[in-house]
Amino acid sequence: MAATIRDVARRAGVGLGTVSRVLNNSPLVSPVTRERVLDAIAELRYSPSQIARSFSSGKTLTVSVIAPFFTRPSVVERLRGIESALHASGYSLVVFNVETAARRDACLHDVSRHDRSDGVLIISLTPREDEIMLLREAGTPVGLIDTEAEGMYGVRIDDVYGGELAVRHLLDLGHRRIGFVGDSEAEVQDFNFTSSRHRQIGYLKALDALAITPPPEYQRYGVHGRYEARLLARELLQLAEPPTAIFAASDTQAMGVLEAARDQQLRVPDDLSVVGFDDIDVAEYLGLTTVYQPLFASGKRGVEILLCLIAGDLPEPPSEVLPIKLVARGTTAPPA
Amino acid sequence: MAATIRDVARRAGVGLGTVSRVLNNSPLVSPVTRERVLDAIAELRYSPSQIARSFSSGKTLTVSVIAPFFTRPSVVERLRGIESALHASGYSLVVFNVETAARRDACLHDVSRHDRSDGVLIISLTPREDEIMLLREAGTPVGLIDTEAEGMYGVRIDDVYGGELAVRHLLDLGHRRIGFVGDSEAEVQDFNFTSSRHRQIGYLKALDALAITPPPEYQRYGVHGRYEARLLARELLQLAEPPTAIFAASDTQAMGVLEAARDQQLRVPDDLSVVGFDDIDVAEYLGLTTVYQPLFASGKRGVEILLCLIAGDLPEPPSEVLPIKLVARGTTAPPA
DNA sequence: CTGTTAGCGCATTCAC
DNA sequence: GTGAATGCGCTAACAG
Repeated sequence: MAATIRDVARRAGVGLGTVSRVLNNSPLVSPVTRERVLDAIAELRYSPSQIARSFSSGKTLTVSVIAPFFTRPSVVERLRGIESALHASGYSLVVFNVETAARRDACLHDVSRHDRSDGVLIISLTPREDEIMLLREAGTPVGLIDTEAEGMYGVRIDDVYGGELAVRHLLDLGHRRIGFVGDSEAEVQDFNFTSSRHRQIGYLKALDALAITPPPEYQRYGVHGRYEARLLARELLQLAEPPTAIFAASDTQAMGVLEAARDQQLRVPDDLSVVGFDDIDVAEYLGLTTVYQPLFASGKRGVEILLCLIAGDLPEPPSEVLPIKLVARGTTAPPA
Repeated sequence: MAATIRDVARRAGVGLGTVSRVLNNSPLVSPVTRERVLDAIAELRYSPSQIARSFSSGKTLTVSVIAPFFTRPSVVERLRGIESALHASGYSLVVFNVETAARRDACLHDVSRHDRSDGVLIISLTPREDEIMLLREAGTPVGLIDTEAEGMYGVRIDDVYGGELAVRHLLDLGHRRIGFVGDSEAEVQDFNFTSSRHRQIGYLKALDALAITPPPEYQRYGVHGRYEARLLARELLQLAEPPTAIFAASDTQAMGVLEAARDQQLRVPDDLSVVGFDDIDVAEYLGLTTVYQPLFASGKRGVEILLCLIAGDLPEPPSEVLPIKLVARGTTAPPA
């Protein structure tokens, strides 16, 4: 059916090694011969079989990415950065979406086999000890995005510092009763997500600097999402002494907080200040004060690190930290 | 390094054909032998090479999907449906993001090669005549999602009808001066997007049924996005006789329209009614009246159709039409 | 510079 | 039922 390299060789009257060299842009071919081969390729409308090629060379020119909840705006933006950088390098991108703990484990297992892709990118999930072992044994290069692990390479941000940024902003405005809405314990455990917890640590740290210890009921946890966050914020706002400001561990959750405020007829920022995290697209639309992090760039940088690893080099430092910053918009103001 | 089928055969004291049979669940193996082979596999921690397997069998167990602007919420939701269905079938998903006309063409060309994936899914892009030829020649099965083409299979909605639904809703409320905000001509041409145009046809059709002919200046086009839509809506609202309602070709664009209303101190829905299209996640949050379409299901169905094609069956009907419906929320009301 | 050869790991014939 | 032989299309190492 389709022409093979042998057909081309015959047609061009050369050996098939020569055709292979032309295909791989080897300089060891005379211009005349190259021309002849190129002609034959064109005439036969030949296109080399990618499968045979990767079988023979052992490289798949493919990178797998494990993306938990890839509908989340922050994840999508990272993926966009990944796809863009990867495509520019001639690699294909295989996507695994993870929405359950079971699939998290299965994917990490699947992907650690070095025969399906030349490398793996993991977003936001922190591999466990045994999984790191598995990955290492398989020899599959791994780039971590938005997380870190002992002896592994990747790119991330300082979530603790981000939490501090958010809460310091509220403190500077004069708030003292500040609530927190973050991911549920179960979720953190199931997926080994760490950002919500780290941001909370930053929250506590900023408060502690002013010798403030928030009561436990000021810190609420629920499954990541707008709806859950709305319920949590409602609880917060119905306390005898409700917070005057709420720091949400993500913009999505901040949206839920805004809904809760609306439910309670509270004006934002007059009656309640709200800070989110991520600076996703819709944050600007909502005028949400939030902590910006370079999502697209994190994907891009993750790819660069992975390609570096695939090439056999070791990036320095192993875990790169990207800069973040507070973006003050309309949902924060001094307390009434 | 890693164990091969030969190692397993030796270890189990059988021929390597037998091992292959065990791997492929052939019934032509005695239980005793199978057990022995299975043991050897376990002891050697053998796992068959996917590359070698696809090289030998000619199947890649991979499906490519071309997704234009895959950060758009509607596209992400379709992708989620695709990934979910595909994973359940043991296929890997390779994603191509298209954001320029050049890449649109390049991707369609790349993907038409039958040696990288067993099939192709195309979202929202309508292949041109020559591209259809290319795809057909290569013999690569193709599933179309959110679009249709002569002689090709896929799943879509009736966008014209959707436009009618939206505008009829406004007419029923008593509106007569209804504006339209949709994709730019350039964009439609570059990517061969059709939905915006079809929805506009529905808009015109609904108006025509009441013998209303909207003036050309009531219909505005710009690059798809919130910001552009906001500018377009501003122009609309600054007309001498501005519309009392605006139908946007997508929820994202409807968000821009809402911003424009806010800019002009117009209250929604009191001073201006707004209808979107797609019912993306954030529409509910905003209380946006819109036309719902089954995004997740479209991805899922697209996969089913493609797998059907890969298996050699021809789905009936070739172009399946999914149901849609109007979702009335808070951005529409009778005119003042 | 160029032609030839030896596998890559597996599925798939065949004989037995 | 089972083992041995062939070939998928290409790259890489070698000999010329």
